Amino acid sequence: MSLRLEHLNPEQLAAVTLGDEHALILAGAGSGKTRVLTTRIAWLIKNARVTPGGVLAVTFTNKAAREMLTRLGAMLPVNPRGMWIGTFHGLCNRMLRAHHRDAGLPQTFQILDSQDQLGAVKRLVKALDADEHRFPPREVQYFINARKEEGLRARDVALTDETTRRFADLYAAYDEQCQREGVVDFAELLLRSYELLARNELLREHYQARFRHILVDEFQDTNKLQYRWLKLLAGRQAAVFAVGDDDQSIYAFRGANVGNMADFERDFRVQKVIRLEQNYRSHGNILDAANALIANNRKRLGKNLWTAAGEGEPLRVFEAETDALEARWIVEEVQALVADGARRADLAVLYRSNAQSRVLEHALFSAGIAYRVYGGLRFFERAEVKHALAYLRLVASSDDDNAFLRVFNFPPRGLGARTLEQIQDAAKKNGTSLFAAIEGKAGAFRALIEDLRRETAELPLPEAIEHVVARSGLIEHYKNERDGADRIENLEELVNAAAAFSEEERAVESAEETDPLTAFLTHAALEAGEHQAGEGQDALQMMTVHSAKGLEFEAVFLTGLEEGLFPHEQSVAERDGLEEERRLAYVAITRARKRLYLSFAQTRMLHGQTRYSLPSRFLDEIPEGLMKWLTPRFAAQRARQALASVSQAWLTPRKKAPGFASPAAAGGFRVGQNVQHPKFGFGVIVDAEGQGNDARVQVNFGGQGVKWLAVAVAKLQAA
DNA sequence: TACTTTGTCCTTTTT
DNA sequence: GGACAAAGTA
Repeated sequence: MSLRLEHLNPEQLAAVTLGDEHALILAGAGSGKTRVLTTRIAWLIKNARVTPGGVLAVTFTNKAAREMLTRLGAMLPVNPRGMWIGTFHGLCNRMLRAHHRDAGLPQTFQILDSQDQLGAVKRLVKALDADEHRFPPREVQYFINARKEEGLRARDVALTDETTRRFADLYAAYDEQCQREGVVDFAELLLRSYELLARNELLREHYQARFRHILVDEFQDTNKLQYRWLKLLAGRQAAVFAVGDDDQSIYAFRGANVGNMADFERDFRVQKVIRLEQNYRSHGNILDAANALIANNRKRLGKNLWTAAGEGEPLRVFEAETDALEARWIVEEVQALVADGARRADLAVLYRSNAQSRVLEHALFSAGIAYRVYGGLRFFERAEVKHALAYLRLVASSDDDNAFLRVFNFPPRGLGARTLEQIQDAAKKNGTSLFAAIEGKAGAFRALIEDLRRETAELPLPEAIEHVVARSGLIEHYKNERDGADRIENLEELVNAAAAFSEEERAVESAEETDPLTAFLTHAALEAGEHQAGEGQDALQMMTVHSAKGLEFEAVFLTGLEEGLFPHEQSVAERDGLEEERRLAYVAITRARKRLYLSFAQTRMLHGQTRYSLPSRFLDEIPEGLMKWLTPRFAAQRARQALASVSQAWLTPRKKAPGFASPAAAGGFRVGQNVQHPKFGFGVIVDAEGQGNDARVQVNFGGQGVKWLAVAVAKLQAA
């Protein structure tokens, strides 16, 4: 067992061998962050500065947590299971299970994923007769989660106006509902755990005394509540080792607060700030491009990556006329790379939003290239799996109304809206769960669940699940359905998943005393599972830029580099939105080891409409000398401009038919046309409405934004 | 009651 | 283009 400290660079070594003090490690992309983190833990334990039980390490993804455990297992002779290593949610869950009574929760509390949570909110909004248009469930859900992530309960919300008051009321009612049903959403896991520590001095002191070293991965992605949770847990005794990269903060939209890095330095009086700037992943040109791009951001702690690997190839830039042609080009390029001996799994196609994947998939599928799309529906989120889980949840905890409603009449058993209404009335009147309020016709359903509970009580988990799946009638139901075969296969897979969910895995996520079924349900909620089989297949990797964070590939295609898409139009309006988009682009670029392709299309089908866009401003922010244009620089765009000025002669104003989305003309201009404005410069018309003096056109001016202009007033010229 | 059709809405990113 | 809900039909 060697820690191989001699392979670390001086900064890495300094970080790994730091004493028992707080430290902030600014770890650039590809700088060996995970290695430093795990080696640090191993070093602490080896040098007897701490016992395995005295370490708490927290990550954002299950994958990162698993990787850390695996690496530690290879470095240390001790079983790393005793260590508290996991995601924020996983660790909070563990704590809440262990102290469920103090936390005011039933031992078998169930965890709501976002889908379940939305369902719960919808139910609530309906039950309270709130206006669904004024209080869209999605917004209510967002409101609740945002407040929880700020550490605020409904009673703590500042009632600035009537609408906020109503939202706060809904929040309060939602929490009551959850409490009644014995369920907990993601944000609640954290808030509950935080409140438990804050309120219960004994418990707090216990954990503060226990954890001597707290290590945090992806610190830039922590939200305010997570930061407070860490602070509380650290107390005065623990040394906090925070690793992060402000340039890779891409989750501000869901509450991540980069400011935590500065707060940490101040609050903890951090003496040691270590920068890891040597990059072991990418060639020089790729890094230079990333550095140049990110230099356009103002709010940075400052860092410049360098590599000893040599400059490598230039970045290859491709301009396509349409999204379909962009996809076709990617197919050809991938085929060429594979012909040259590249593994498909070493190639990645990245995009800003999931909607972009369809065209790409279509082209890849037609060409017979094996590919794998990350994101999308995951295993535990599939309808049939959720149904099976709902039965299991009712078996584990019958107060779970969400689960009840999901399978009450599924598969159909003749229980309709009227029966349900009766039960809901009875439940409301007696203040019980729906299950407890079952009456009349639905008695058979209650009997079914109770039978299942009895019959599975003594069975090992996989067999219990197999039994429930069979007896619930799900299999039978899907047999009669047209494409039910896949669903049945997934139900069988669920049994396998339960078998694979072994003793040791269980110990990571839950307190040891939790029963196997609840532990498995928790696992299903906290780790939605990869959605496709074929993990080991040599397939082209496709994913959003967000999901690519932390990964690396030999060659990367960064696609859809268009204004409005990347940077996304909705982000431009957000505070610091553009800087976040740029960080996103930075993350994308730094995924590539040897080769990076950048591509964009002039027109793209999005949401069933053709969109016309300008090349992304991010292309302008990369030094020309690092790039090699595969198409003449902005050639197609120029050709189109020429065409536009020629066609100008015969263009006549045309009334925009309602719902007619293709090029419509207004005041002599038409959608797709290139124009020039004295103040905003060059742009593309993306939409038009009205006629004559009322004609207005929406113009995408790239860096200057997207604007609606009255043709009669604005000094627009065809460009 | 169960299934199909129609209509309306949205549409960034995800632990 | 898709998800979901309301309305319509067997």
